[in-house]
Amino acid sequence: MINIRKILADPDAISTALSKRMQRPDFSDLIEKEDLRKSLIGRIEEKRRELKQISARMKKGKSDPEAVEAIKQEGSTLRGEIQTVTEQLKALEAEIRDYLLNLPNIPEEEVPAGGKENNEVIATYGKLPTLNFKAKDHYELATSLGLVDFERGVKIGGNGKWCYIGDGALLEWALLNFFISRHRKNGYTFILPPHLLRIESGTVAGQFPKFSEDVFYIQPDNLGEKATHFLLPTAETALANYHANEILSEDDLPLRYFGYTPCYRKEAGSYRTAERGTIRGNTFNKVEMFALAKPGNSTAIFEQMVNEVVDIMNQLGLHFQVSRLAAGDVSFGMAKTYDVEVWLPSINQFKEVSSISNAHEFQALRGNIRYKDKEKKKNLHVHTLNGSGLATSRVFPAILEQYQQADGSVKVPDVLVPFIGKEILNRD
RNA sequence: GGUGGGGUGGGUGAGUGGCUGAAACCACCUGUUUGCUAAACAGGUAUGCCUGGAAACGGGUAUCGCGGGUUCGAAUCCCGCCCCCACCGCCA
Repeated sequence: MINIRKILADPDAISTALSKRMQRPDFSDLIEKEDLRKSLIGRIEEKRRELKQISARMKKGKSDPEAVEAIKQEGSTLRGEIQTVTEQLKALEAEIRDYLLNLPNIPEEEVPAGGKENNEVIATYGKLPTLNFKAKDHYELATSLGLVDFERGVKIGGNGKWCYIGDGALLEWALLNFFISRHRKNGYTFILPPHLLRIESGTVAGQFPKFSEDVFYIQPDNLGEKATHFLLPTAETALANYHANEILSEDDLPLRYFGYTPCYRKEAGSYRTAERGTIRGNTFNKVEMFALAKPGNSTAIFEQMVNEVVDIMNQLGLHFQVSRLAAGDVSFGMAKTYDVEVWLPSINQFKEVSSISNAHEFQALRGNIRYKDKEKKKNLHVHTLNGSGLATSRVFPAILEQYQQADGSVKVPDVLVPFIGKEILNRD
């Protein structure tokens, strides 16, 4: 969430910054509430002081029954008053927090204003594959080569599921292993987190309340009871909570992690042709990069993460581009996002394979993740960054489509050959 | 799922109703002394919020897993929840 102090310091500036997301919040109500909050706190503190003095008097004057009775009366009244004001305060604080939790992150200076249409391609890599035959789409290729079984996936798990089989499973696994090897080389620590998370963890990562409709909930005990857990929609949710409520040492920063989990998302609604196959599913595999950095350092870490993803894509020999997202397309909790988009010949489009974002202190404020700043002798909130590194469900189809051969087979990218043990995927 | 035990500051751990934000020890920091290190001695070392201050640093208030209750007063008593440990049961 946004630090309320920043809003109070310059409401117009924040409002203007948020207008890039095509909304312009009016903070006057918030400011009023905040003023009221402070005055309520002042009143409570005053009464508590009085109560304390009473308690001291009681200790001394226990022998006089009349005085004791009077003190009890006085204390009782004070206590009642404190309780009343405290209730008001709590309700008010809940309102303020609720408002802040629903406020999206402030876009960075360099983020273009407006919606999707204002996304800017900032670089293009690789060569446009030249296919002198009609490109098949990855659904067709995966099915004809026996790499993915969509029908039985749906039979087992319902809409939006599939099974990787044989060489397809090997290719999927090879991608994951390749990603893992790259991240390890880049100095990230590997984490395999739980997939089932407590509801509370969803708020920290920014999933809730904004995306609460899009995740799967679990009731460990009886049906009908309130859900206590949910299935993570990305490893980021787990990684963002890893250091929640901790005070990190400045010397340990930046911390870099990567995690692998399947991602469970409802993705309700019908899919367009452009998104058939593995492009948009309920369960897909993703390796996620996550970093915690000092505020002054987060931009550099961000650039580094983008470069690392670009490097992975280049090694896979794919044609792709990098886009700077416009504010309206940057997701709720993030201040800046670059998308890496891979070329899909069948639909003649670039499709997102990775999103790298800097959340600034947005997640750290929700999760109370701080570090001890030696110079300022203060605990400050860290900046968190995340990036897909990467989602196989988008890379897999891109490889099939970009590496397809005239005879219907698919060449294996060089870097994956050691993981799979063959250079060509064909029908045999 | 059952039964029992337990959650106190960076760590160990005392504290069963009243200046206890919390003993003691360890760790850490700063001074003093010693040729350096070590040792010894002295002092310091939690976090949130409100408030004064440009800042340094003050004043206030809250916090002993979380939330609620009893009481003039709760780390201490009662209730609910979360988590940890031990044993038993179950285990595709």
